[in-house]
This record gives sequence, structure tokens and C-alpha cells, in this order.
Amino acid sequence: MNNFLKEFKDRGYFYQCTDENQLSNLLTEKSTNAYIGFDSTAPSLHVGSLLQIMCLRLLQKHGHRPIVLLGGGTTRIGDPSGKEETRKILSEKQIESNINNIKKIFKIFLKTTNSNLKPIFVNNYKWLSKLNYINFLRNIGKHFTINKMLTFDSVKLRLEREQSLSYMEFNYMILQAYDFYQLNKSNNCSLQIGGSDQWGNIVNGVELIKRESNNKAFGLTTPLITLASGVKMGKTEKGAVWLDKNMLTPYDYWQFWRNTDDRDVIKFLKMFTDLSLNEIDNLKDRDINELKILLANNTTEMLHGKKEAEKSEDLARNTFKENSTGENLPGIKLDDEILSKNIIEIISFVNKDISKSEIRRLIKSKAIKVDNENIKDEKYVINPTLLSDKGFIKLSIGKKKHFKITN
RNA sequence: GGAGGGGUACCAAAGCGGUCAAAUGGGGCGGGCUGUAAACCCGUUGACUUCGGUCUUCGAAGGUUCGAAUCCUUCCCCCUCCA
Repeated sequence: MNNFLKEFKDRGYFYQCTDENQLSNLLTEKSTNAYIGFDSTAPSLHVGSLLQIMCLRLLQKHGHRPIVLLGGGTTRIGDPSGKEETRKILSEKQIESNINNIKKIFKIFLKTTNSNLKPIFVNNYKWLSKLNYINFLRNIGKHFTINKMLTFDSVKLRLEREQSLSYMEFNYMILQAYDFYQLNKSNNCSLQIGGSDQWGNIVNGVELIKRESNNKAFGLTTPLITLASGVKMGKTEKGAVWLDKNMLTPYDYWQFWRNTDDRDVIKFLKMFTDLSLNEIDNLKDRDINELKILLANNTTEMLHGKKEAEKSEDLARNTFKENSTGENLPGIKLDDEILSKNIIEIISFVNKDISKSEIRRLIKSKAIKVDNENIKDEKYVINPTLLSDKGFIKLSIGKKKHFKITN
């Protein structure tokens, strides 16, 4: 089997392929262009898309060129796959800004010095917006039968659940097929990768290419990753685990991986780090918490750089192991005016997402600490000498959130 | 076009004139246990508060009533069945 495919499988990326043998041959024969489409409905991607990103990275590693399709066109339509309801339609401006922001992520993950392997960014709005309805129906639409479209899960499920599916969304799969066809024609792209929920859309593309251009193209899908706990990956308590440092700090990203369920650690090491499979194999018997740290370090380094990864590890050690005074915690500077107010006001200022009622509740449940001392009184005011003694105080909200307060 | 059913908090889903800031479950948050895991247990989950209360919520707007998520009117949206 082709090296890329082999590693693809060994790392747990493989779910389905339209024609494994031939794809293997193709990839062995020559450097191939392959694409994955990404949703541009949010200002960034989250870890839910990370597996797909890793696929492109692996492709690149094996000498193939990744094409990143940021769906300015299809984002305007909305993919019904796996969606319960029609998604809201974004403004043009919003989509453009999302796309620009998302590109940055790929530039990090797909960085290379080999100019032949640099990722190609394409925006399907470029061709989709120019489609002429009549021509499109005649040339492309003729290849799709409603009979067949109705059998696709993305459509079937919506109909079965008696949820409405707009004509607009119904067309999504044709547009995605058309994307593949376009990329095959103009970028010599003969492989599309996607999550398993994209299978139907991908197959449509492969068939369209065959019929229209008589080219052989391939589809490859990855499994849907569910955590050992059964939850879909990507969302946590705090919402999505974003891949943008402005939306989720490197430390929180690091923490996300550090808190991986025991049962998922090895799997994630394979999927989301560059450690070789041999290395991972040799690590198997190491202490589980060490492995989690290794995982966190590797994933964070890949996205945010070595420095941030190290900082995060230090910070974590500082926070959890040494129960320290908190010198390395994220610092927050407060005016004396705010510092002289009671603890509720201060916390409210430090974390604006928590309501005052909630802070009161937190105090009642012993969640608030100043310099590791429980605060029981809502009216507690920080003693200025605490601050002047060492120049800062440590404020804790719960066991995991700590801040270094200075003036 | 005709006949019904429905829109309740983050989600799902009760309530159907006062005792409703609204049962219950999920999720979240906090605490306990522990390994920053899992499982489990407990508490909490609209906002503001001088902790006495005050204010805003049950699709939208009006109305009846001492009092409405609950009754009436109009409007908007969703679903089912028939044509």
C-alpha cells in the first residue's frame, strides 16, 4: 500500500475510500493535488476540524499538495449534512472576514519551504457566483436524479425527521460536487477528503467528474471522532475549542488536551501529533498523565509555537502542582479604585462573563480564594498590605481559574 | 384552500387563573472523592440587592382580572392531516 495511505490508516484517519487500490497507485505514482472544503460560518475553526487539517498536513508530508477550499459560495447556502435545521445565513462581509481569519490557521499547519507543496487556497464563490442557472441545469443538473438525491442521508434524515429542507439546501450537494469538478479541471485535483458525513457529497463529485470529464477522481473520508465519553469532539463546557489564539488562549488550548479522557490519549497522540507511530508505541506504558502533558505540548506547539507550549506547561505546573503563590499566572492589572472595592466588584471586573449573582453563589460554595484563602464574605475587601508585600495577589475562581492581580 | 396541533428558561419537556423565577431530565457551574482523567456523591443554575426585597422573563402586541405562562382578541412562526 502507498505510504501516505498506510500512515493515514495507521493514525486512525481512515473511514472510507471510493477506490482504495487505484488511489494507492495514483499516490505512489505521482504527487497529487487533494482538497478539503471547510465551513466558513464561524470566524475560526475549532478542534472539530483539526482531523481534516491533519489530513492535509499528512498529505503534504508525503509529497502531495493540499488545496484548501474555503467555501465562500457554499457557505452562502449551508450544508444540510448532519444539521437539524436550516442554518442562518451570513452576510457577505462576515463570510469574507471569516475566510481571511481561517486562512491564517492553515498557514500555520501547512507551512512548508517546498514551494511545490504550498497549500493552494481557493474560494468557490469565484465560480459558483458566476454560474448561469439555465446552463448549469443543462450541463450539470442533468447528471443528478432526484430519485438518487433523495436517498442520501443528508436529505433522507431531514425528511424523515419531518424537518423542512429548503430547495436551497437541497442543492448543496450538487454545488459541492461541482466544486470538485471545477478543482479537478482547473487545479488538477483528483482527491477530495472529508469527514464521513461528507461521503455522499464527495461521491457525487467523483461521479460528476467521471461523467463530464471522463477523469478518475477519488474520495476519502475520515471517521467522526467521538470522545470516549460519547460526545462529539470539539465542544467543551466553555464552548468550542477554537484554533485562534484570540478566541482561545494557548493555555486553554493546552488545558483542553491536558484534560483528555484517559481512554483517548493514545488515539489522540496518533491523530494530532507529529510523533511517529513507533515513538507512540514505545510510550504506551508511560504514566498516563505524562502522556497527556506530552499530547498537550505537541498539539499546542504545532498551533501556537514552542514557546507558548512551554509557557502553558509551566503555568499548569505552577497552578496545579506547586499550589504556589502564582507568580507565573496570567497577570491582570487593576486600578486602585477597583481594588478598593469588594471582592464581587473585583471578580466582576476580572471576568465580565460572570454575573454578580453568580459570584455570590460562588462565594457561598467556597469557590473563591485570595492567596489560597477561602473568601466567605461577599463584602471582603483586599487588604492593601497583601499587595504591597509581594507586589501581587493570587485570585482563584474555582480550582482551575487563577489570576495574578497587580496594581 | 379546509381541519387540527403547537411555540415555555442553554436544550428537551411539564405547567394551563393565585402557593410559578416556573416541575423533571440533559447540559453548565461550584464543592467532595481523585490523577487537572473517568465513574460516583452533594449543591447550584434570570438579573440586581443595604439579604428585607426589587426588577425582567413563558412567540409578539393589546385586553379581561385584585391577580395571567395559564382566559379573550389580533398578528407572526412551526408541524400534521385532507384537498
